[in-house]
Amino acid sequence: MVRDKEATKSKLLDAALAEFAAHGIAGARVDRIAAKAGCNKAMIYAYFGSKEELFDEVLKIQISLVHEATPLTPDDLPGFAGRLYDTYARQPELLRLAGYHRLESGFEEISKAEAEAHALKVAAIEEAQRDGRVPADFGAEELLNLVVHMSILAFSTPIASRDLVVRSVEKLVS
Amino acid sequence: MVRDKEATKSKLLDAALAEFAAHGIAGARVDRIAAKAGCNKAMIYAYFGSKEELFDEVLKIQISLVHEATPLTPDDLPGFAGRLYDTYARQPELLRLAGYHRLESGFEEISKAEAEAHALKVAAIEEAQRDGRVPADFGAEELLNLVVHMSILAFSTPIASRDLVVRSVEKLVS
DNA sequence: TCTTGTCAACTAACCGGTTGGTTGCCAAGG
DNA sequence: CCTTGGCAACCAACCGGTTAGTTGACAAGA
Repeated sequence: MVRDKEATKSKLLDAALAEFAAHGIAGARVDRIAAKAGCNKAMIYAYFGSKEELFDEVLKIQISLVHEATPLTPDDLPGFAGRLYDTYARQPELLRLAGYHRLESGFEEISKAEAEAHALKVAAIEEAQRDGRVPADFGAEELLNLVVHMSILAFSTPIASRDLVVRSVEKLVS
Repeated sequence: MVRDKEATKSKLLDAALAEFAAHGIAGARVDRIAAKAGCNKAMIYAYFGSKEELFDEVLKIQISLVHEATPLTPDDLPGFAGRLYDTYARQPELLRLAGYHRLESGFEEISKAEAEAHALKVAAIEEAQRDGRVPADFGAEELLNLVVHMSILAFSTPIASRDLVVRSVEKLVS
């Protein structure tokens, strides 16, 4: 047997991602996560403290992955929406995780890091609006939320497509 | 004690609405529903069959309430979006219920009645597009989904407002 | 030997669902 | 009008199985 703390944590996080995405927080089973990771349930409590803390860790990782994979391009918001769509399509667990988080935990309990990243993006859009590169008939924060939620829309209804997302944002910033 | 089947079912449905909206399907507790309704747990199984069937019944009722309260006005989609927003604001449990349903049950398990109502609305928008009363740069079904999800957006982020919903739809159909 | 990652076994609480029996309602018979 | 018997509505207690979380012993590496 190999004893590798980091490898065990990583396998636990992978298994937890699948379990939480499939069943949510209340529906997830700690035993299933341990079994899927090929290790014992006690490791979860040793490394992460509790089921909820494990969930938070998993969600945090997924969110930072999305942020890394999809930098904001204020001058090309339709393209940004399209790339966000691609990221979500490649990483389908995140939207389920985030959905469960929003429903099961309080509406807004965003981490400091996320609030900061959000503020940075709003500032970038504001600047683009000042320079006239982006129309100013929506506020910068409004616009960011609009674009983000537009790209999510495609995963909330069966008929929506990447093309629809891009075209909608094009119209919104026209 | 009053013995009234319909009254008991109604109290059970009310209690279940609150419980499911608060905790989802997996997180809801049958005992809590019975306690809140002031009757015995066995009644749930006598009248509704199971926890899941009770959830389905509650969701069905809420959806039909929304449909009744908010008829589609194809010639005034921004107004429709605003009125949909108002309905959701007045009936905050539905969006939580629908969210849990989408996550916990399969993506696709819409009822026949709902699919029918959807098709009717799509047809109404198509007609308005043929008459030139609504721009045709989006398909009718795309447009309906866009408008519906726009009105939901306002409840997914803290900063969105009714005004933003209406303005966004205005821009989309301009 | 001593530290530390690992796990089987355990527990106490909980959960969805069932059951056997009780109670209020109402209508038919007297 | 008053019994009374049948039945629908109701409930306390229970059941088998499951759950998150704990712990004491062991084994691997230093």
